[in-house]
Amino acid sequence: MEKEKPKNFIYEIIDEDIRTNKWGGRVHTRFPPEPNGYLHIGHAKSICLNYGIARDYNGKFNLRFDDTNPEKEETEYVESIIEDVKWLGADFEDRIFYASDYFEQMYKYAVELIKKGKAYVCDLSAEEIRKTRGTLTEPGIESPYRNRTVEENLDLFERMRKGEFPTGSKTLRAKIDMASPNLNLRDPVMYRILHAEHHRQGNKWCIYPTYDWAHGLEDSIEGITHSICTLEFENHRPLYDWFLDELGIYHPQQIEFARLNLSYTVMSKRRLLQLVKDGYVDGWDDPRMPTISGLRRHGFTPESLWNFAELVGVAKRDAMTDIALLEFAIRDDLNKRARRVMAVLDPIKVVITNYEGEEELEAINNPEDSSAGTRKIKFTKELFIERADFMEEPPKGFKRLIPGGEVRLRYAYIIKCDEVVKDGNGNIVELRCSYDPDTKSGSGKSNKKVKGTIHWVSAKYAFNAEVRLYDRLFTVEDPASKENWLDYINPQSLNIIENAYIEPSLKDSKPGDIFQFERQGYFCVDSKYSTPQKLVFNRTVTLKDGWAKKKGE
RNA sequence: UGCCCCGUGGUGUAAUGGGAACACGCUUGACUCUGGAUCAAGAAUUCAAGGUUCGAAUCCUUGCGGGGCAGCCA
Repeated sequence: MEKEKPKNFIYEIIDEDIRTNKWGGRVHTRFPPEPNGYLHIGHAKSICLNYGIARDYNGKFNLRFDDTNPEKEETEYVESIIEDVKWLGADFEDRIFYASDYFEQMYKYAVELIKKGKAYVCDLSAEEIRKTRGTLTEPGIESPYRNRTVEENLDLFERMRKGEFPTGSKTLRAKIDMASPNLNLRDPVMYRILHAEHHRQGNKWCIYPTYDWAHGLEDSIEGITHSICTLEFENHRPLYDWFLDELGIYHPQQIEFARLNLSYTVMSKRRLLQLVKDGYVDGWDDPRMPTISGLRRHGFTPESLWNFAELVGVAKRDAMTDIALLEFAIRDDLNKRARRVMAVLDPIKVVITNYEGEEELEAINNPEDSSAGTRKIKFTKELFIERADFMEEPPKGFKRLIPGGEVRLRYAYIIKCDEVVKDGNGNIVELRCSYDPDTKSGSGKSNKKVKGTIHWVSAKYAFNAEVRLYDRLFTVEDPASKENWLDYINPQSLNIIENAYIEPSLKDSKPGDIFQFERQGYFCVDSKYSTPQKLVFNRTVTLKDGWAKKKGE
């Protein structure tokens, strides 16, 4: 029952809470996104944390939309978020909630606070509130409306709700302490007037609660035990506690952890939105995006993301996780499940001069999984091999085909390069080779050894497909730290190969199918552009390449 | 500069007053019909100074460094 994995500080807090019976043994977490953008891998970390806790402690997990700002929120985002959370496998059962459904209750709570003399209607403009808030080192100035009577506040607040005042003309503020060293406690705004249509409430409301006021109430109403959020809300916790304590209602515990930062990408919704809106990428689900939908289209699996979240861990210090860890997580997963196939991306024709006819050879589908079985591949006189697998003047250590040299064709024969055919410009157009009939794969007739094995496809049977090679979106580790971050977009982040040659067994592949193109990487059939007539493959991640590394020295 | 949080190999995390460990990455080797996978080995770590203690990554003090906060965003 006990997990062997090391526990992060949040698990330790929960263990302690269970030991002291703080919540009657209950554990109830939630994931509270604002529907103003698509979810990204940082959210995935949070989802895995929150759902993982509920799962590990036999607790519950809610999905709740924190939709308190009608100006930024859209139904499209709600739908994408639900899809992404489900895809990740975080099971919220029937508990999908909306903060906007609690507006009436929140209003009542606000009236209570007014009656207690703990909240007041303020006529200061946004500009005036800012000016009277003070600074980091100086206290603020109390609003001239701070001491209105309870009756007047009640009347004004009701009329705010009725729509008697224009947008921005009044606010409801908590009466706390204008001199607090924590600026969040300097009479924070609880309600603002916004004559805007809400994606779910329509025009029912023209006053909307702010995050600080609403969030604790949402957690309280749902009976959340551990309200887990990111570090930037640490300074808000005293306010979270203040509202709940003044109201004397059920009071969950807020716990903060460090958000995920990934190297060579950006994570803020603002920047992600800009990449989409300004057309730097092909939508929120562009495979180069760190969004969950982008990762899905890119070929990442939920399992790999869960494993990644586990590897990253949970702590309170700001950190930059190396994207190599994500790549490890997906390789590790796909290595076990991806069917191995052969595809030639940048072809060079090979003619086997002493071979006639054709035959079927047996190939293993996945050496890591014998249950994946084998398949037959057709060998013919004319083939394509990868252009990079032949070199006229090879550097030291090159293990592939060279003039006069031998190499094994995967699952087939050992061939020897007899002649290099070039066009008028000196470009290699064809390799004329001879094969050794005694070296057929698995025949055991020859124990000849060669240094290398290369992949190939039959020129007669291979079909054409588009292959999209992706690389990291940015050229620098931390683009968000640059003022002109858009200048660091990697111009090589997408390389489209229009006519790659793919082995025939992939002809009927469906969107989402995953494969390993031997010696090259993991690929999946694109869910957006692929058609039965013209398949499109996305490269999820390359295979580790020791040779490329050696060459790079 | 006020308040809050945080400093452990290159990166991310663990060690909760008692031999600084795990993972990724990196290096080297073995094996290999994928220069993959696998296996083996290796380099590399407690921000600093004082203090408490038989003993400090851990507790205390100070300093230094990083992050957050002055939206009617979340």
